[in-house]
Amino acid sequence: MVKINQRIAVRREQQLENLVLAAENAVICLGMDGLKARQLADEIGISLGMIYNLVEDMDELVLRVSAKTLGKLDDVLAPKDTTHFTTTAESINRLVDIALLYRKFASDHTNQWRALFEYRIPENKTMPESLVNQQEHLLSHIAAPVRILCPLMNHADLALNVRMMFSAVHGVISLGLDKKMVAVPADAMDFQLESLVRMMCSGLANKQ
Amino acid sequence: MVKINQRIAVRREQQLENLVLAAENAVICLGMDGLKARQLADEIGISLGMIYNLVEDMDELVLRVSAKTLGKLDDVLAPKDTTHFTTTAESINRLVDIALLYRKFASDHTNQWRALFEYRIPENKTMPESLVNQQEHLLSHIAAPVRILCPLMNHADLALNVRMMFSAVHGVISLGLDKKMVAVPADAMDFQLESLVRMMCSGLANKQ
DNA sequence: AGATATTTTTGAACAACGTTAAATAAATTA
DNA sequence: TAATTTATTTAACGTTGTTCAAAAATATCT
Repeated sequence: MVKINQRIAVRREQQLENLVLAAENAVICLGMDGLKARQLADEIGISLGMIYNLVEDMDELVLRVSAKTLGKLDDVLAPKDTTHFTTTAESINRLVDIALLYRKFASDHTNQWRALFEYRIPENKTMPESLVNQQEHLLSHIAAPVRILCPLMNHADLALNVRMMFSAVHGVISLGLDKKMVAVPADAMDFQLESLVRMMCSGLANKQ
Repeated sequence: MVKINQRIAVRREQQLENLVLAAENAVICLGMDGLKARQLADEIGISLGMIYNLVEDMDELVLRVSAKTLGKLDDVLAPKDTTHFTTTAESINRLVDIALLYRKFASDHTNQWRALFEYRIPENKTMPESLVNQQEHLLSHIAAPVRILCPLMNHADLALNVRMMFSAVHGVISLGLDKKMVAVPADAMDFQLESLVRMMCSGLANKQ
């Protein structure tokens, strides 16, 4: 008969929380490659091996940090007030806002944001459903104004266009924040992003 | 007095070529993380240490592979015939073609393509100028038709919009080829890409 | 040609990494 | 308290990129 120890379970939960916090901090300061098992263990005062009683492996830790990052991003992109956009002009402005807020988030939390997108999950394991749901929820903030723009569009096409818009904006920001690649420079980015979003909105509106 | 040995210089050049070929093959088959110094040395029949007489470090090897990838991509995106696009319709179709060719290249050479964009150069060292030039040349294939669309646009704005268009298309493809992330699914990608490019072209044309 | 100097290549060694598992410490049970 | 189970640690393993003293190969000089 396996005995479940409540006190120890609580301690482990606390240790896990500390571990994820330390991991988050490491990603913030040093980027995803700055995550080192030994460094984290030292930092929160547990042994190296103990990490593997708290998480499966380092990949799980990256995913846990990614979940927190997605949460923060959701806070930034979620509608601020309950007043809804009813006109197309309001919707377009809202979509521009989202793009610029997203750009700002990426600039302000570059390492976390990069970890979110650049981390490649190993072949053998699968993406946690909760993360997929978080992403879905994020896209819903974009979907709401797009629905105003395209009231006749069916659900599937709307989802496709929302993903397209997000991906396009993401691409401009992603390449733009890289110094290495030839891309939209930082000081012109917000202008170009607004331009891009308005182009896509016009295109969507003209579609039907 | 330092003696330069011609015969040995030639052999080293051959070894370097073999090394880069082996590295390219490793990236193609296993991805960027599949590049292992010992594996490469074994494969081309040199010692482990010899690698560091041929290249500075493994980063240089990644960059050399990236240069080859950029070359292949340029072959694909370069104009096929000398017939020039003079009408806006031709230019728009050409830009759609480029986007779809780019998508196909990314699908067909995923590992190499990913290595090209996901490799992050270390802080201490700088991007080789030749690579920057290659990228610039690639963008010129996009710039040509865009110039037809926006004959009055100044050089700086044109460069900006070309980068924006490339980045947007790249974003859709990049997220789309990730299974993990919520993005445009593969079977809808070409349709969405064409849609996106036409939207951006309309937007550009309406600008002036 | 043979001895010496120089250059080129090697392979053992190092440090850092994630991960595992045997050994130790702690806690529970009888 | 003694035995047993659970929890944690410490030492080790297998990889990694990189370095450097030694070995091998080559060139130079007498």
